[in-house]
Amino acid sequence: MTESQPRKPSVTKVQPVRGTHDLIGESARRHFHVIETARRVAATYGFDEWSTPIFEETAVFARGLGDTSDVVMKEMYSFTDRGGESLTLRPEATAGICRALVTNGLTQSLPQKVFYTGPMFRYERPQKGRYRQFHQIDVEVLGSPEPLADAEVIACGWSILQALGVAQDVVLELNTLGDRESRMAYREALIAYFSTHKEALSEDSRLRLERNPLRVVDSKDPGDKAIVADAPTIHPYLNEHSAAFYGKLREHLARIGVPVVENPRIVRGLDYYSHTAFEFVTSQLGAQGTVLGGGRYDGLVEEMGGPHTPCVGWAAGVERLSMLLAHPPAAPAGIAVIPAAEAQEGAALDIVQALRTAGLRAEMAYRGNLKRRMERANKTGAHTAIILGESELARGVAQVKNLSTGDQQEIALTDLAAKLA
RNA sequence: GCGGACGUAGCUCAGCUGGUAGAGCGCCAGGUUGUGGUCUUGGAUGUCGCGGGUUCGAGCCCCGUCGUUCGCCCCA
Repeated sequence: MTESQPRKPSVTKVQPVRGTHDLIGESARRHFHVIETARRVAATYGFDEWSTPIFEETAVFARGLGDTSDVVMKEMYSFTDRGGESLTLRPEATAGICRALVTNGLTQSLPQKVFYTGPMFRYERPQKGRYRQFHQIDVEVLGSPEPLADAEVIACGWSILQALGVAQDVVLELNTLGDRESRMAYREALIAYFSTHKEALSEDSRLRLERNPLRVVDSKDPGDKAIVADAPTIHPYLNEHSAAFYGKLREHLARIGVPVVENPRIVRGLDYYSHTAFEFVTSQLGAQGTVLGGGRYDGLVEEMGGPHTPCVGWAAGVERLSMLLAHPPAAPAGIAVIPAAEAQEGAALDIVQALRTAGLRAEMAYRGNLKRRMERANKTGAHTAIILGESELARGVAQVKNLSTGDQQEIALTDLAAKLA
């Protein structure tokens, strides 16, 4: 830059933006272990990975959210670009995926089974397990109205949690919202019920009753909970189709062997949701207990301007899953190649490159005598040290030391890669 | 957006009723001229988050601010 723009007053001390965090060392290993495990398991279910832009036109996310939620302008990172367009850093993955489905013409080739991962952005008050830039993994089946798709999506989530070793800390809570007709009937019933208890409801819930009656059902207020306990559940209001759908889903899940706890208090506020709603919940993360949640959103693609396309999927927070991992993934161990003196550095460089070509993790410290380099080998967690001295090189061999047992033996240079593989 | 708690070396934390900072781990160097991890000896580290105020004097008291955290709200 030749001309300096007007700058903000220089910060006395740089620090990360509120609600963001760096991933380094163990935290990075936890993070990527979660993502790689999810990616691998999702692939076994036949999901293909997609990647879409990190920002979209604001309308992509605002559509369908309506005016009832705070979300739209209060909690999105929206900005106007130099061309005057309103853009938004994605707060979730699903909307972008649906947009991509429509704009790539894929509504002609359904179903699509999508795995997704990446950073998301929400302007919220940070807490443990809740950040302004956070990461999600997502699994979606686009274009399938069958309960088999719901079962598969849930089973995939369950398999990932099992593969991560956190399944025992988590329960699957399941509910149905029915189709539109059923949901409307239930909504009326809830309004009728809560209206007769209006005086006893918390102030928050009285507001919810007007804006979003279903949300009263998952209020955390102790007084509300007592009233909610006797509130109607949706089941009597499900029409034949919705009841059959829910029955079929439970049947599939039982057959797959996913343990289910039915929880009629799981609700969703927006109109494009229908039928299945579920959450895998842990008690180990305080208030941020949902570790993976999702359901069926048969109306979203249509609101995005596409054809009616029934979909089901879930999203999970990578940060929360990382915190649940009982054991941090081990740092990778490699081979340390150590010249005994500067004169052997060239030969050591040849060997470290040969080992890498053979697919082995191998390093040579940039500086230091034998002792320093041994210390460094130990610190970086190397499992083996290859020590190259003048006399050994003259004979075409190296000292190979097992750093966990301390055993050391001579191996011919030409055999190194094969013996250490 | 609302309410509470916290913020001291790289990390985890101690610091009495206000008298200009400590421990453990880690780091660096020696005990070893071609061998790490254990042991041992020595060493360096801090604008006590930041800004202001009270006071002869503030890590400690007061106000503000930034950040973290617990809960609420929200949860697409």
